[in-house]
Amino acid sequence: MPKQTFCNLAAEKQQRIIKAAVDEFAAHPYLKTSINRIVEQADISKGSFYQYFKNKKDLYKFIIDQASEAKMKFLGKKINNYQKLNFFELLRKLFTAGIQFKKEYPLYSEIGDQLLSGNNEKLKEEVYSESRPKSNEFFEKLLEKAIQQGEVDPEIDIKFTAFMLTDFSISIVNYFFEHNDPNDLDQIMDYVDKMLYIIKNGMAEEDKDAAN
Amino acid sequence: MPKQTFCNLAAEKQQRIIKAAVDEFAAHPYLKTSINRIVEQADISKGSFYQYFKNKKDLYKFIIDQASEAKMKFLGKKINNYQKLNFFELLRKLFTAGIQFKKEYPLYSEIGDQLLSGNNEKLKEEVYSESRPKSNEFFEKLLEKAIQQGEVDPEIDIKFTAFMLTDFSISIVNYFFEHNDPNDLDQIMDYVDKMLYIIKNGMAEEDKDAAN
DNA sequence: ATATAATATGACTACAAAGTCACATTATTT
DNA sequence: AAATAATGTGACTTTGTAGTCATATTATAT
Repeated sequence: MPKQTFCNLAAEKQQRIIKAAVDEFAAHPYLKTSINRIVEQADISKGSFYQYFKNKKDLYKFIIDQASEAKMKFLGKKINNYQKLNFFELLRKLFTAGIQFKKEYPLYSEIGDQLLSGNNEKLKEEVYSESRPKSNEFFEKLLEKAIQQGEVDPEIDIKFTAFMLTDFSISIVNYFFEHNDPNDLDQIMDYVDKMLYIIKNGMAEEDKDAAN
Repeated sequence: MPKQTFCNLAAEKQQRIIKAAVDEFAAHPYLKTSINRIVEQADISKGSFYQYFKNKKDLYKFIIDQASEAKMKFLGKKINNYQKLNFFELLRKLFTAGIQFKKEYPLYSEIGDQLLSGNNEKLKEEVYSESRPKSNEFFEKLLEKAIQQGEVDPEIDIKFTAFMLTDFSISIVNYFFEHNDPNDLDQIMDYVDKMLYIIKNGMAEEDKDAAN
């Protein structure tokens, strides 16, 4: 986390630094990001930087925090009535909101992806430390409740399914942006529904279903 | 691809270099791998290295090729009777074989993961160029055939489902190694079946199924 | 034995990175 | 106004990298 000196800074300067860092972390894999470029773009000296942050990782964690917070806020706003929704309606909202977040905050999403899909396991663990487990737990709880309410098949393995959904909620968004126009909301909904169809019903032809 | 000089090398020396490279590429994300360390571990001079390979990427592509070839060979051996299998039996074999491959060739798998899960898109495209599409195509064809044979629900979106399965076949293996003992074959089969259960039947409680 | 071609070498170049530090500048307090 | 504290600075150090090249060694052909 930033040092006190950073917090004392004028808001305008803070924002300049944050923006430079966001741009840099979104543009390159972590290992290729450069403090030199960040201080240049933020128009501060190298020495100053190290008076605001302990080191590169310190800044990185801070930026990741900013991004997570933004996403949580965003999701919270989009899904305010989640108590009233059933499991699959909620899933649908979550996926849709995920796509919209990426559309509205492409850089934050990019940074998240860089980390999540990155292969620097040590970094991932240090930064996220308990965030993947958190996402898993979130889905586990949703699943438990959904099973109790008779919405979800009690035969499924909860832990594995939660893992799967976490994975899904990431790769689904990426698939979407690789193959579609993010501005076409109808198309978004169409795809989300296609995904949900498989998640709900599986892909087996129903007749053959019982054969196993 | 390696230069002629590399091909002229004694097999023992070739293997020494390959082993050193495999170790290095498995241990670090591509950007952090070091030719210096590779030549040191292989006990050759830097100059020699550049007489065998054009540059770092040249070596990397070569190693990736080696790994792909090994995996194809492995899968081919494990799934020789694929013509006789139905879609879900084949999926089951594919997942199981994927887990076994990672168990028997952990370094090759690691390298594959480093690339696949890496965020260096440019590198990915240069190296794989058409390999992800290939995997997608593979599943697309399987799905088409399976639909024709009445094994798979014709309502699904083929392209999306193929993408999903590609993603799955990677993350499933990783999930497994994060949560289980790769030596317990019973447990492997148990998990693979749990996965297949969801893929086949979906997760909705059947009564609610028709409600949508 | 001599000449020629192929291969081996490691010091070297050029570069970029993270992080430091002695000093300069600006605010704050006395 | 003087003294003290807080902040700003960029040249510098250390460390690492990929790739080169003149030269040495070895194998092959004449």
